[in-house]
Amino acid sequence: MGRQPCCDKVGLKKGPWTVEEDKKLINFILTNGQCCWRALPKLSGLLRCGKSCRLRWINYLRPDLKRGLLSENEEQMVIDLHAQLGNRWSKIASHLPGRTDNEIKNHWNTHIKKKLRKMGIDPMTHKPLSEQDGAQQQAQGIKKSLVSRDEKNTNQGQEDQQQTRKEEDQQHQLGKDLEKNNTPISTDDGFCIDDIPLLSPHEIFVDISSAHHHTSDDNANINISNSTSPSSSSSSTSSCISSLPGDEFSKFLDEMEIVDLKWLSSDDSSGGDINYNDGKFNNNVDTMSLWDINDLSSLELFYE
DNA sequence: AACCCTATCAACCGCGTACGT
DNA sequence: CACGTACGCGGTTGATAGGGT
Repeated sequence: MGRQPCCDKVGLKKGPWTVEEDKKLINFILTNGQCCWRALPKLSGLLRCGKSCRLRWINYLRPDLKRGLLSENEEQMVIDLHAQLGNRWSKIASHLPGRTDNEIKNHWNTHIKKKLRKMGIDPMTHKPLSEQDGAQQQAQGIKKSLVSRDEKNTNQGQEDQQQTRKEEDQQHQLGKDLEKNNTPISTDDGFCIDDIPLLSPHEIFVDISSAHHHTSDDNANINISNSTSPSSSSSSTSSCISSLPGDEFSKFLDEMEIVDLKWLSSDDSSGGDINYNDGKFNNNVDTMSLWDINDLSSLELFYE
């Protein structure tokens, strides 16, 4: 008895998403939040399976996604994390705000792999290629001489795949072992992600004394500067949200009908975007990294 | 202009796992 | 504990764009 399909595929649409479908999905999730992907298509009127909706939202429509190529820093982080975690893309993506596992996986396969090979580094083991080349080339040379010209390419491809798979299994096991030992993730400069304390949204300290209204695209927003930021000129505390307890901060957001928060660090090196709906922070973002908060130059609250 | 090849990335598929009953 | 269901993850595929001939 095989596994049942995730959804009734008869009459369901496949392939690229249309603008209308995107709109339906965005509207539904912004109104109802992310819940029960299986039921979502019926409730939202989409002729897609829940899995497809989930993927489209996570990989493409989520408001907190970054666009464009990975920066040098991000790429280096991916390489460092891959060396420790292997092909566990979602784990790697969780360390890169605004990036998806799919995006990182694609970037790895299309850019980073080649780059590392050019540098003489095996992308799977992260060790110098020369150490492994000798033995492998010898074995492949014998096999190659036995196959016809036509078969060569396909066989080589399969061998490569098998080799890659073997290496990936090793990486996967390595990652598991590291996780078992609770080995913290660290980068070359000694920076350790596990050391970063996390804040809940209600712990955000922002000064609303300099808040001003202006419009942007379809949404309106309030721009707020951070009282803790060196770049902030204001030191007024009379109307500081930081004096509000967590519940009142949530209440403030609800009263203002805030749907989205954006923050930006003073040196523009980091920033983020979290969707806020019905008293909840969506997209699993219920905490913010301390580095973002301490170094905040601006916080924008979007409301409809 | 037409064709081919390669690179890119969105989307799909199937498996593993968590969770509820 | 066994089973069924839903979700998340990683591997793979396929459509498309862009460059070369």
